[in-house]
Amino acid sequence: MLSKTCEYAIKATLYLAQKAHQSERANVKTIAKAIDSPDAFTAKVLQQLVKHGIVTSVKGTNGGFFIEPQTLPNLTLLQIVVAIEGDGLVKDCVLGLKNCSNVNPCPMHDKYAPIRDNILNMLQSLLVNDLATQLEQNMIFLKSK
Amino acid sequence: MLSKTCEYAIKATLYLAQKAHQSERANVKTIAKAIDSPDAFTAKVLQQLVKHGIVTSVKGTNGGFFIEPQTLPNLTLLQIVVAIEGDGLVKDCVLGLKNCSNVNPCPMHDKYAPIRDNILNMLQSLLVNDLATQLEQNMIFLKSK
DNA sequence: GTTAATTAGGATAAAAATGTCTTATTTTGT
DNA sequence: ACAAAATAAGACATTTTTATCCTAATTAAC
Repeated sequence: MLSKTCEYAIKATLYLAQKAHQSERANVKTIAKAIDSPDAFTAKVLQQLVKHGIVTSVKGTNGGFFIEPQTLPNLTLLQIVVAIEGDGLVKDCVLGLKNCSNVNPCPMHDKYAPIRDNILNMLQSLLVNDLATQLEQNMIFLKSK
Repeated sequence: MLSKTCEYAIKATLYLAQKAHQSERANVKTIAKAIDSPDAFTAKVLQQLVKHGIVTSVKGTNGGFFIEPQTLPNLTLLQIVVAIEGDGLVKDCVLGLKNCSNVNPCPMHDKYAPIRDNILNMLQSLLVNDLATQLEQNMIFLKSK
């Protein structure tokens, strides 16, 4: 469903959103530990998030990553997913047909199209900021115990 | 969403289901052309379908693949998907948490769990036999024009 | 029987995804 | 200034997925 890269991107962003509520930043090692991901690979994922303007980085001692206060309020999971793997998940035919549509449907189109819409809706409606709050309240979790 | 292997497996099975309506079989080359997939790789996918009892093969001149009349009526897309890639798509946490559940949810669980159920439902409800009929009526298609 | 057509299976190859390591650059703290 | 801590970037390595090729085995047609 989602690539590992995308899983890490979402988790890292949510972790940083939590930190943002306390106006804190975090470095790669801390993030990787918090989301149970490999350090070096997580660093690469964070680089991608920086390039897409989802997180910001600071070099040097006490450096790290953080989310700008102005980006946080409207940041959705959809923006993260699209930044990492494009919009294929919410647009492409589930059987890979180039021209699949209502008038030219693949065998799964009729039943899958609404599900794809649900996925888009879910990703649009999941606000990073809200999820960060739920994380703080231990209502949701970023890794297995 | 689905692997290429799984896409080919579904399309090949549907093509053979269509053939089954005429009590015909088809060889790799014919199938690959019909579903717009690479010959050699399609052969491997068909081998997997044979091993899982979804299709049957006949060697030698005029050999090929076909679906047994007794398997066709109740064959669903779910059986094909599970045979090829296991039940991860309809069971696993979308963020890869080992113990994600209602009491221990990942950040996407609440909104994703129903979608995952919808996917399971869709796959269970899509009968290969029905789709074959729709293919014959040109209501649905296995490849782009 | 011999030949041709076909699947089975194994080896190999190429591409993509995942992951690691090393060096350069930047920044802070001393 | 210097050392330490951190990200950036590129090279490299591993694993998985996707794809190809070759040989063996089997079957039908002649």
